[in-house]
Amino acid sequence: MRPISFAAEKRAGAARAGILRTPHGDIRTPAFVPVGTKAGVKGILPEQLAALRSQVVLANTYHLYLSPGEKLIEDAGGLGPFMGWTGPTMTDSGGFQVFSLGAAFGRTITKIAKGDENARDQGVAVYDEEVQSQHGQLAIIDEEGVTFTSHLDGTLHRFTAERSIEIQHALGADMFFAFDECTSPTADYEYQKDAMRRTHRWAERSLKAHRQNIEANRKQGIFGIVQGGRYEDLREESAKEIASMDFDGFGIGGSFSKEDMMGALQAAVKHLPEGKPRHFLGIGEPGDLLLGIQEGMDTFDCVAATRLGRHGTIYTSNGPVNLKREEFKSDFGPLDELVMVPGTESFTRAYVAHLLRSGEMLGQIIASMHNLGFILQLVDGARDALLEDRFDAYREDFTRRYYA
RNA sequence: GCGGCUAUGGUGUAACGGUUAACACUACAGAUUGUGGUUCUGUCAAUUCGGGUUCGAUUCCCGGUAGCCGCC
Repeated sequence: MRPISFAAEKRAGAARAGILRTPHGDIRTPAFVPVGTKAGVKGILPEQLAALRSQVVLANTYHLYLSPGEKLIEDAGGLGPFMGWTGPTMTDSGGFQVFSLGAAFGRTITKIAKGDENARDQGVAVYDEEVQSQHGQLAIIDEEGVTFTSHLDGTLHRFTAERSIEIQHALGADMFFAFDECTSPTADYEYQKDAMRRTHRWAERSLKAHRQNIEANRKQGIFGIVQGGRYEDLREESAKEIASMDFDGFGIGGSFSKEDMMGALQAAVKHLPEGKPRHFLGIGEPGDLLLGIQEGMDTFDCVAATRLGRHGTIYTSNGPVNLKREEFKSDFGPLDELVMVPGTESFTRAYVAHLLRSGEMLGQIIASMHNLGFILQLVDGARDALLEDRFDAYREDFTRRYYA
């Protein structure tokens, strides 16, 4: 009996609502997964996460390996006990940092490329040592893994698939990811293909390393990651290849420009098995979440809600709003007119704007909580809508108002 | 009252007899999608006033005004 299982309760086209069972509880999907990179969601207590109706939390292998070290978290009884979260947990493999510390380091590249930017097809061969020294990148990739310098103290470290899995076993999350490479959206077709096939080889090795550990197999499920950038043929090849391996679930990773996201997603999802959970890595923004759900994704993690909140932008039913703008100094209205988030519903925009302008951490906390609650309610609402056969209308209503 | 010192964006500082007066903060905007903790990008914004020297003065000189310090 595997520790992770998934059962769909309702389908609508590619979309589905279901139950993802884990050793620390069931997750009603679709579900949004708040990100607590270093074993803590920035500014939010575990009890508040629960009050916001978070069902599961994701932390990061790279960060926890560097500090405080996976051994210490293992000694604490694992990620959940360490951080005081009793529900299900996930860890990312550290593969994303290959991108964020490598190709994207010191540049303006983000996971999602803007459609109108000329960033496409520049074909930068980003991972050789010459470029590394040129741009001060912190990561270099080879067939076996990634060598990187710590952003904390400059010391040299190395991740391989086996090492990533070993660390994730020590962290002990219910679900974790195979080691992968998240390519830059500016990388060309040939590089994307090479990187994708390397990720497939890492997937196989990650899976093998996991299945060899009987103890871990009783408690943890491993997810394989589909790559392939924005190219649909690569996404199909990747999905077929990863789906052929004995993973407990699947992740869609990587980067693409905004307008290519749907095509890449559809190409991948059609080759994934119906009976296993699908996680959309690093997505997303409200509209992207609904599109992901529409295309059959079950879970999502994203830092946007908390990062935007810390920087002063809140989600509202009418779109994102930068509370630091002058017009909100004396706006005594609620943070949002339609969405009430438990714990923040009594605060006015003027008050939170004041806190943010004053540099009070409470402003960042309230904005982060609001955004997290907003996203969680959005995804919960999508689940209810799926169960009640009205998802399309739900998505259209939200999107029309949000992007008006 | 006398003497000395000082005067540069909203604030604190920099600079030089010679392009467009620099920097930080603030203010005003923008960005942010598997987090490199209050980040990143952009914009607005100043030589106290009046004379003089000089090809050219924010800079040198004289005076006004204001502030600070000291003395009586």
